[in-house]
Amino acid sequence: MSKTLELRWVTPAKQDRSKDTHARVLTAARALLARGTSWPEITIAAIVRASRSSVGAFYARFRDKDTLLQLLQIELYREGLVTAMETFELVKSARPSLQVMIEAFVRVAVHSYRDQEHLRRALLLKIGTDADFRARAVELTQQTIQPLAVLVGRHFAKARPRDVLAAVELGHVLVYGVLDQRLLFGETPVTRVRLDDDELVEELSCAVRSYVKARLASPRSSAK
Amino acid sequence: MSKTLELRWVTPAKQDRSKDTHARVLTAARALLARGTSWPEITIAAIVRASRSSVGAFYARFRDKDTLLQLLQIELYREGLVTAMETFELVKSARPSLQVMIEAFVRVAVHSYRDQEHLRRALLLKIGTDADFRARAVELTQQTIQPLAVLVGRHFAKARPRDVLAAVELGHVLVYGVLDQRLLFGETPVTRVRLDDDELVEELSCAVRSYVKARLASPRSSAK
DNA sequence: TGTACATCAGTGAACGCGCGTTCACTGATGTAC
DNA sequence: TGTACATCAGTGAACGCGCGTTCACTGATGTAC
Repeated sequence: MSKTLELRWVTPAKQDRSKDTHARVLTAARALLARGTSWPEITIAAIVRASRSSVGAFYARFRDKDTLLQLLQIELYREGLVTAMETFELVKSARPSLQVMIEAFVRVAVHSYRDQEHLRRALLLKIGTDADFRARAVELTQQTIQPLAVLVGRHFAKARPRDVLAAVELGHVLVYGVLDQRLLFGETPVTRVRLDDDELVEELSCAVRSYVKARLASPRSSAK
Repeated sequence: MSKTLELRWVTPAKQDRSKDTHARVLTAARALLARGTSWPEITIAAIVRASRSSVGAFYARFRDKDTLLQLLQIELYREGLVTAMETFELVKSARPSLQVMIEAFVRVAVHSYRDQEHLRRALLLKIGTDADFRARAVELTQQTIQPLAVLVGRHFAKARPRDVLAAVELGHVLVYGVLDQRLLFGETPVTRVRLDDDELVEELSCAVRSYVKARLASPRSSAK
């Protein structure tokens, strides 16, 4: 695992009870976010209140408020990476059709965005502001795309690796672009036609599949 | 033009010189944004310095800092709407192929994002935080999608209007999702394969076209 | 098992900083007669 | 054309507010002998 996905709390806990405090704070922060409160709205005071801790205890464990959110980001991405890897293993052995494969990955993404909606929104906004958060997001993306490109490549033996990579990358950003868009707009419906999660999976899969096929299946390779 | 796209400065100017101040402030704000400074980094002090004005003069014209950004948003969307309408007229008379039509709209979007990169980033982040900004963005989207659906519908006479609308909406969000994604990540390259604007237009058009065709061309209509 | 001492952990009142906003004042423009 | 008065516009020092962060202190745990 690379640098940016490593935990780095300020003061390593040396007693159990401080480890406890650390954990309680993380849990409380997640809970407050899950309740729909935005990150800037969540004050240190609120966090320590919810975690039955104190301001001083907080700062003994975390350098600052930002560090806490970074830890949540790392946690989320760790879990995401695990799920992704599981899906890779599954696909590697089962060798499903392109359609089924793409749908599997899109479904994982959609569900993760649903489960971690509020944390993801907080992170998305941070990413727009803070290079550290951004770097971590980029790294996760790249670690996911690599093996994805391999799997997709098996369905298009004649396509050049570079074209496969390019297609998978754009397919990836298509999916996450839409998901982030929905996150940003939250409850406000941008579109007239509402889609539930299953329908969204269906549409996104269709879009990605159509695009990837158009780019890689036809004999004329994209670049001249 | 609807409510949310109306200008509303606090105090209507009654003399020419105050209109001047108003304009100078708007220009200065745009200039500061264009220089790459983020909205929170741009202080009122910096704005009035750049516009050779003063703090008090600022507050005589604008209710607060937010109002100023709202005015910039309205300005941007007005221009965007004009461009979109021009493109509609063009397409309505020239009746190009679906491919050419989609490419035309995607190109307009990509260019606009390039030209107004920094303002758009500032707005994107505000949209994630502030419901007013969000509402305005949604309205622009819906006003653009309506006529787009009509044009696309002409290419798929047999498709149901509702399916056409759904397809156009998802096509739209595909494009803007990717563009917003790129905006958010800014200079940090998410993908290994770099795309310049023309290539991006090419890829996005391909994606949208493939998707729309897949959804509307085949006899089996999407919904059961 | 007891005592002394060192380190770790927790407490919350007080601080401070940055920036948006206000406000008392001066200057400019317009209008009435 | 001139004078008096009202309104508009501009000035910038001072204010204030919210929240993250610090810090002096108390309490808990571990260790040495």
